[in-house]
Amino acid sequence: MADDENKSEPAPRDFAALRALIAARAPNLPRRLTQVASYALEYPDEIAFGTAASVAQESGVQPSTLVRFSQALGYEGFSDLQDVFRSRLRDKVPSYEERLRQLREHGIGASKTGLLLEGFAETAERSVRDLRVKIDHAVLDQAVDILASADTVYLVGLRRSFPITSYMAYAMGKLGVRNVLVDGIAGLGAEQIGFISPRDAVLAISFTPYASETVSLAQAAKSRKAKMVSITDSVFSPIAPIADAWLEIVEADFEGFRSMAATMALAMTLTVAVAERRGR
Amino acid sequence: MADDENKSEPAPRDFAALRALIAARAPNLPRRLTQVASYALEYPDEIAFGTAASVAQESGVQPSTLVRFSQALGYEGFSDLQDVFRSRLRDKVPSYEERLRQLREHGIGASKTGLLLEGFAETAERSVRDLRVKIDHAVLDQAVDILASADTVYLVGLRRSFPITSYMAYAMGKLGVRNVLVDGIAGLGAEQIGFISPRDAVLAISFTPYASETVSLAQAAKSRKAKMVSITDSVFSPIAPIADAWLEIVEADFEGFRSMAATMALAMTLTVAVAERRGR
DNA sequence: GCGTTGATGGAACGTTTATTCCATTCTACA
DNA sequence: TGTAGAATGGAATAAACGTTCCATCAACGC
Repeated sequence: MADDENKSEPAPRDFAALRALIAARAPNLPRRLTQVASYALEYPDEIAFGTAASVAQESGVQPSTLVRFSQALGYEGFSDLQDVFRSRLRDKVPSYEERLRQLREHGIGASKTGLLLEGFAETAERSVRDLRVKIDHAVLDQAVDILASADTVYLVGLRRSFPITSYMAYAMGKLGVRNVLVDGIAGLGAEQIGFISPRDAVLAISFTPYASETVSLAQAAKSRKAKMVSITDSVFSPIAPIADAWLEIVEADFEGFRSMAATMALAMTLTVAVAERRGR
Repeated sequence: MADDENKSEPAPRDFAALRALIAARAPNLPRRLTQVASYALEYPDEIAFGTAASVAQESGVQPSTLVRFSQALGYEGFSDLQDVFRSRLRDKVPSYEERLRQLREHGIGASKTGLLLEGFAETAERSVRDLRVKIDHAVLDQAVDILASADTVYLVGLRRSFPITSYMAYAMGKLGVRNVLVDGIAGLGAEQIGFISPRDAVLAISFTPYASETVSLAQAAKSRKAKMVSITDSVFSPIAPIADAWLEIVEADFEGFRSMAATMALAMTLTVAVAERRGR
């Protein structure tokens, strides 16, 4: 029985499944295709970055063989297969539309809300994974130093960052770390931070588009010579250059909504680390 | 003096240096080139994998501008610049083994904070993974129904749950879903919810130990015959039996601190799903 | 207000790309 | 050993790509 792409299920769109498929099909594939299969498993990066010509040469086959290999697996062509190899290295989470389309092709239906949940879950996982890889441990330690030696920690972060600062205020309160949550209620942000002294420290959190209140509050604190730690998402951030230590967080996004998982994990880390260092 | 590519040092071949260069040069670059610069820093993956045409469209410039940008930085053209963006992804080995090795090399005692971060990151990942598996899709859909057909959504969740409700208030505000964040400021929680009607709905979020204010606010809303959705962590939760739909979330914990990643992902899902359903 | 310089958009160009097609070579079985 | 069918190599092709060029536009100094 021919196991061709018309009858069998459609080709996998995520790398893990494709890997499994290649491993399973390899033994009963023609000689050259087996050759490609083992090359693909050994050097996935080459497939992701290379061109059909370069991969063909490296793996010792003709470009046309690559196309045949891809089609044998159920893809349209080499480019189609390559997309899957690229998705592994890419931060981008497949969009809602892509998920919907895939779902329709696979026939079986989950609810739309379920798809959204999958998307947000994957986005969170990716963000956290990136955080682990990209965090600068030296700066992290430095940030803890600054906050731990402060008299009072001022937490500045509004709008999208407010969930983070409000969590930290809650957790620090429980752990006995003196803190002020600058929430800007009743427009009193400036007054809340007005008495900050050089012995205090600010933790400023802001992401694109940088809320102007957060920025001006951070600047006000800086001008009163308080120490400052920033958590932000780019070197361009107005709160990066004025900080004594700044940590970069790049959250993945899904449908335009950025995850908060990485920032939250970092916030918990800072909170507990500061509390622990103070405890001694 | 012209700072062109003939005189100045050659363009960087590693991503970190390129990043710094872009950040440094961006402010005094022409308008469109600045636009490309910020796009490049925000979506490096797109540059790595995209084509000149796709990057141009995404960043809102012409393909030729990309070439100009690359040349302004000292590269031969867009392809040359792209190589550097790709090298970053090649080097990045996010494998589990690699991380363990790094951790071991730096030694157990090297960075206590690093260990904390690993702990919280892993906890977040575990929580999210559990959520994907354990969520009851039928109830999830039901919850979206209830919230989507409400006149106004009242968000009730204090203390540890407050970051979640405050995020939802922010996001719903942006998406045009009418909502009231019951924050209990000035002890006015009861007053905030006092005018709730049967055409409204409450989203109550509470975890052990169930904050008494959250519970009594939820009960007050229920007695006024509002619809109710609960997010909580056990069948024994006081806000589970009185809800029209209740979702169970069990967050993993590390050193006694529970993750918020799963609840956050669920919150985002509900928010977007409700906004979408209302949109039609 | 005019002229110059640099920035920008967009079409045209030549190159490279993935893919297709066909002739040739293997392989399996009679 | 001869033959049918699959597998393969390699040239041909058409699409897509990055790049270049030029006309137009905006900014700035005289």
